[in-house]
Amino acid sequence: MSRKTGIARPSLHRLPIYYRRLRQAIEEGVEYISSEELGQSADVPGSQVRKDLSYLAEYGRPGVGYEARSLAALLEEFLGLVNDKEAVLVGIGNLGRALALYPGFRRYGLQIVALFDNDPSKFGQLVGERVVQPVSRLTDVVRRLNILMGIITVPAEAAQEVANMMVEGGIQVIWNFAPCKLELPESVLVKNEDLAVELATLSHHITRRKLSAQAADAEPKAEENGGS
Amino acid sequence: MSRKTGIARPSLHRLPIYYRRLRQAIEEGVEYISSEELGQSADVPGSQVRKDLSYLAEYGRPGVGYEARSLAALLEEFLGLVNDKEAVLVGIGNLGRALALYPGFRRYGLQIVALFDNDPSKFGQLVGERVVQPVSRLTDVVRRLNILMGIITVPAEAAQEVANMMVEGGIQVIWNFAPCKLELPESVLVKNEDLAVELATLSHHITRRKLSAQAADAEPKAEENGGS
DNA sequence: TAGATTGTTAATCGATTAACAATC
DNA sequence: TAGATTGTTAATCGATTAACAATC
Repeated sequence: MSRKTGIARPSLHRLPIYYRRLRQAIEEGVEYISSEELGQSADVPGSQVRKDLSYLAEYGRPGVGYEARSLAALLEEFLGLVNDKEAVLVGIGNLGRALALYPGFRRYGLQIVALFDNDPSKFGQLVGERVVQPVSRLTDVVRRLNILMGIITVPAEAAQEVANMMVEGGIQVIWNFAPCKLELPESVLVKNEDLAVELATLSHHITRRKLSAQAADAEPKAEENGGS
Repeated sequence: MSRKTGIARPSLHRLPIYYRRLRQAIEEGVEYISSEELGQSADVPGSQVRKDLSYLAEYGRPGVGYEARSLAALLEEFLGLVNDKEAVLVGIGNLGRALALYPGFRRYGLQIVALFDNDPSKFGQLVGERVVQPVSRLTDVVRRLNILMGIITVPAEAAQEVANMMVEGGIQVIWNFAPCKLELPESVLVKNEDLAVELATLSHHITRRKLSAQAADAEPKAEENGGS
């Protein structure tokens, strides 16, 4: 049962990047923007942009481009940015605090309505406009307020338990910043955001660069990894 | 557009996830682990894991699996986690502070050796073990210390200028958390980490869920409808 | 009209996975 | 040996992009 016959994953990921570019264009007073120009924001050719947008509707004018305002509105609608999305956040460390206070999320409709931690010394602490509550209340609050989304910024050891509590309360979408895999019912959508994983890919590239910089004079022939 | 024909992009991204799983296995005292088990950590089948690992070397034992310790060591080597990677971080807001203090990075070889901001009230402030310096010193410090990596956590408006200064100092790899596209020489590797972009994809899914939940509202269940 | 750019098709490119002989 | 799991091949699946008639 493949229920995901919607937009392609890479396409969905590019739409917010086009949107970001559109907002900039609007701010600059630009009225029309071409697919080629939109594509530059995501490092793809214009044909890719047109393909991506063809999932939504026909909106461009041949010879002219896309009307920036109306395309932005279309994307806001499709991405659901116009709807308020209430979320809880668990784990008030440095990262949790940063996310709770991140100014860019408001424009995208995210409302973090409750904060939790398991450290009693943090209970009652004010982060932005919200007070930190004991995690023991998590499930109950989620259920009572009918929250659909949870953000996890606890250490890896605690993440699974927190996720379970969230799901028990009815949460359906989890944004997981903890460096671990969560085992949850299939119906729950999990997006993992392990920054160390991203760092590791950069680490690989940096190391290659150093190596090729060292070997710049030595061997003109590109050979495979010599560390056998 | 002929680029390096190294490991495939999706494969490279999965390796750190396997690595994370391996560390866990090692901690639990597991000696051997199968490709199938490793694959579960990244939601891919065993055949995908074996394909990914075949880029590196032959390491598994048919009928047995992979020796956890030696495979972890191989990944550390390939990903360059064993090498120290010195970086500068610019933008000491909440996110910048969180990244500067993120405990998970050390194990991956990242060393943030200098912090910068353009707010005089932050100069001299201590974040972890480092003092915040004025951004006017950025290029110079990068050049003198021979730093290869820069982390950008400034607002979008300031990001391009900061990136230019980094590149002028000799930086080759940039981890960009600002919500904008950076225009830089091709030789510079840029990894964008716009959290709002990720949020937008989640927003899309949440909205679809709400819609289909409403559509399935034929059932007479006792539900409050004032929430939104 | 002449120039520009769209939406869509078809070809290409790349990534995933099932299958299986090899082998521990 | 019998059972398990590897590395690799071949088939499949999906995403990207060049090309072009349509059209503003």
